[in-house]
Amino acid sequence: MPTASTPSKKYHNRAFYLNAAFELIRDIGIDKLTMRRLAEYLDVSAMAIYKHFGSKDELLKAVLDEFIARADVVPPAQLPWHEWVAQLARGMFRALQGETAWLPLLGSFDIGENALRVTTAFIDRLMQEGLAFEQAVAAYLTMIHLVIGAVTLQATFEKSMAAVAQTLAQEKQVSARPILAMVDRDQIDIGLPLFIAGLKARLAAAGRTQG
Amino acid sequence: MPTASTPSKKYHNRAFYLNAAFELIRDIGIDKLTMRRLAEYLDVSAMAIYKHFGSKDELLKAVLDEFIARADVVPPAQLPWHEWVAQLARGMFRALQGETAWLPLLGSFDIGENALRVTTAFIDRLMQEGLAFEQAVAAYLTMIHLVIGAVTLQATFEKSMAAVAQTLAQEKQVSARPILAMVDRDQIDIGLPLFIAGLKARLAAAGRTQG
DNA sequence: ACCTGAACACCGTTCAAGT
DNA sequence: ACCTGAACACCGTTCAAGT
Repeated sequence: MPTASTPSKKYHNRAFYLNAAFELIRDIGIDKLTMRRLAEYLDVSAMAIYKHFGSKDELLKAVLDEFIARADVVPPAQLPWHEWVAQLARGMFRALQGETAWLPLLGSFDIGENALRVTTAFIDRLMQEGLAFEQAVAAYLTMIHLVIGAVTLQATFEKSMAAVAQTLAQEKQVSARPILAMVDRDQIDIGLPLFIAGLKARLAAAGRTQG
Repeated sequence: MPTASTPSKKYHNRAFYLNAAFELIRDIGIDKLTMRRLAEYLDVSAMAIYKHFGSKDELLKAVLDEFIARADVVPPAQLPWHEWVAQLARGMFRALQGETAWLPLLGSFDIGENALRVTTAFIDRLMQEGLAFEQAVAAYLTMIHLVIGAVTLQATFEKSMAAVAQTLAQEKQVSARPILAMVDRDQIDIGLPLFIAGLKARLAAAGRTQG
């Protein structure tokens, strides 16, 4: 099988283009991926891609689902639920981190096959712990909110960490150091304890109702 | 003072361009705003804008801060803290809702003057309730994560609500109706109770330590 | 000081034509 | 069936020139 780095001159299939797009995005970032650039990378005309993907959006959607699959964020089942949840959230965070350009796609694309797999794994686990189906769905959605928000803010802070801390410290008449420490952490680790605490309360309530 | 709808043929200042950009974005959406279109809207050359804003990004950054100011999301002080927090979060959610195109900006721009005002209001309120400064900052950041994530997912679901519910219901062998109900709610209302529960636990712990 | 017009180096996508 | 080349209708931004 030819790789994208040594493309054969024969015709390529959908999977080949998908893989090449994945590689190229890893190398140059998603916001720099253009149809013309991908074509050049494969030594092919830009229009060749359109035989396999109806539009750039369709291509990106496919890459995103592939990305989720390769991130492989579902933790081992033997972990206690709160660690399992924390690890899953951190895994998603890390996968998306630095790839802010994915975020508008998350907000505009349908749920893919591989994204669905993660969803059901999460819901299964929390139902196993005693949550009702609706509550498990709510918990899953909340975790996704936290991850997306954390990735978004992380990008802000990486570009202007010092500025934000400085401004806030001046305003509140406190030292900038604790703020810098806060902003220096992975953003996901800030909301996660609060989220787990909320989940614990809900699980306790569910246990009371059931038991 | 001339409005953007009846532009004078005299020179315009920075505030005028800013206001016009704000109006135009409200009308056509942020992703359709181009320098050429704004120029056409003002019956001016595209390059005129560059006298007042160094780049399109600088213009958008200014519009975003203006947007935050006009959203006016800080609730009345007499509300109990949990309602105050919930109202603030819902206000931000509603301001951003449907304007997904703002989200990549939130992730790439420095904090503006008006954004800072909301930040300090939130931190003040939670410190008043007994949280330490660092914890109040953490709570604020977590709320922002939730809002950004909720807005992002809301956009997804509005485009493919039925599809998501259907897929998930089939997978879990349950009726699609409760999932539809979940996805039909404002996404912010899903994570907010969990967040408030977590905050309550933290406030109780803080009270115990202090008292 | 502020604005214009033309130009540069890009985009995504269409369409007719090639093999 | 799959790919190419040229073209269309756009972008943000530069630069020299105008008033």
